[in-house]
Amino acid sequence: MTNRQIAEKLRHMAVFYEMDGVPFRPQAYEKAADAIDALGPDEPLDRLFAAKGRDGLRTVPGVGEGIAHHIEEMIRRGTFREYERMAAKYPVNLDELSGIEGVGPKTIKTLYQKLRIKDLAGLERAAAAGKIRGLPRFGAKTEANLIRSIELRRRSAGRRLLGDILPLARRIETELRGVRGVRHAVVAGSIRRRQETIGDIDILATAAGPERVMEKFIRLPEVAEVLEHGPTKTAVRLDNGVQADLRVIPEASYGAALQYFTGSKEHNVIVRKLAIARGLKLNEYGLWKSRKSVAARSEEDVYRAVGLDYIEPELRTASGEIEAAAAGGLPDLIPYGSVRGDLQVQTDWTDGSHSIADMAEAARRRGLEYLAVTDHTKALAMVGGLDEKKLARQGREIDALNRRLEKDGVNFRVLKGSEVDILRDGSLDLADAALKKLDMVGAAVHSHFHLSRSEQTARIIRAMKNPHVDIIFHPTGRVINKREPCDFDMEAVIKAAKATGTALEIDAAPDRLDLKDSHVRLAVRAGVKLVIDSDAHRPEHFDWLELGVAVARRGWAATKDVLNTGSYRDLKKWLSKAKNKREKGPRK
DNA sequence: GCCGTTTTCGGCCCGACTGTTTTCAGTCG
Repeated sequence: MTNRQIAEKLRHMAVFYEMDGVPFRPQAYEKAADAIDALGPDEPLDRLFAAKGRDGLRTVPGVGEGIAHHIEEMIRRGTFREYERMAAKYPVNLDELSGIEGVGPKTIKTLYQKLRIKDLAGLERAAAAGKIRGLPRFGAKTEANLIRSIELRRRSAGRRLLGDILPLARRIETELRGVRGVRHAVVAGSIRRRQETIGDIDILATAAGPERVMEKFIRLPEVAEVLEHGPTKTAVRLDNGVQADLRVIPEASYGAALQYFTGSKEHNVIVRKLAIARGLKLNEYGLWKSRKSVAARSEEDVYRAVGLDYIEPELRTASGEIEAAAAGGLPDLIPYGSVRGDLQVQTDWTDGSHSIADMAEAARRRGLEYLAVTDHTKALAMVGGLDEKKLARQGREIDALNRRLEKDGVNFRVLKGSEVDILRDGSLDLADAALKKLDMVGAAVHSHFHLSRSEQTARIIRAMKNPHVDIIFHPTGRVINKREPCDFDMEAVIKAAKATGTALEIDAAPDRLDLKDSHVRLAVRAGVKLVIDSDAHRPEHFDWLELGVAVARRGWAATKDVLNTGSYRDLKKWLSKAKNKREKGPRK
């Protein structure tokens, strides 16, 4: 049993206890699950148990006598008695139901006990039949909200987050590359374009012996079911429900096939029309002049042969990239790996899992040169948001850490920051005097997501006019597949960002990606500076920065558009200049 | 159920908001 599976069962257990109103245990199980997830797949608990027994398990923070017993039982037989008892009492699909916004443990319990609702389909039927509104503490409005949440869920059904699928796709890629005779094995489709959500996994391979790579593919441990199995195309369903297709094509067609299978469909339609205009025909095997292939080896060859500069996969959305490529006007996209510091990082001062020093060390190991500690502020009492006094204390800790880093000659700096809450009226939940002492202030909306468009717009703009606010974090507040973005006038906000010298964030958390690509493009066009942040709550989240760079690239951003591609010194310079501008600028 | 520079028991879950109510349960993060 993997750590992930163990953590999942513990999380379910937390929900079960919450359903029954058991105090404190849910958080204890939650905490243990977090700690186990944090171990990652490289330190499997079953190995720890084999080596050191139950006492070994208890070295994991949050795992005590009771949970260690449960883990032991899970390692032996895949489940544990208490879990089985609760699962029998509540035979419901917890993940499906709690995936709906507004549905928590208590609602799941009521739904099951009163209406025998076990899963999403059942919930949908009951809501459509108007049965929900009759339940205690449920009304017509709640029922309507539920239906809306389910619809949102369904619209995104089958589409998974890029951040969840990308590591899996890469793993498969690597496996297939290891097969004898394979020259290329590469993920194409929406993953290669780094679209924010993914329908399936398309893999392209060239190989001397196609049978071997097909065989390897259907024998991957993740494969749950083989849907199609032929000499050039094989399709499987993976254990996570995602479909994966493998196509094997001749080496000579590699470039044309990669271009064809990368898409988007709309982009390819235009490229094919260009080919036709030149008396050529483009398909996955090549670019043809009657029966002669004129370009097929590489994508560059194909694009050049139809009169275009090479177009990066992220740009292939049929939204002006072809015209730009024809005119030699494509942007010089920000390269992967060019973010030098992370400006939104949570620590164990609030809802992060690690200390400031741990996060700094983890960031440094990933090649970053600085980070900003931006714990939540007091309005988010849920996560123990910092008040002015605690923030000052945290500042002293950061000062001490920086002194230590400097003394040790470590090229890494920690900025004193904050993720300060934008209140309903656009004021902030920390006093200016406290903000003034920080190196950097990010402001964010965490409440009142449903204000009217004009109120929401005015609220955000007012926050930007505060001279201490340097960045608006995750500006739209959306959570992909779960929460709609706030309704506000993005163009007006971008205009205000330009006027106030406020940067806008690309929050790279896989389910946020906020700003999204089209907004980034607007901001870039308006000359507004961006920052790319991981929103890390634990060290491995720094890996998300790559997803933020992908969004920036999809939004046509260059290195110069993104502040944290600069050095620590450059960033500090920009911050003080922008603040100066806000302090001197016209106040309203 | 876990934990300990507030230590072996008594804290931990802090508060705003929504939608339902007529005083508050449930969700959010």
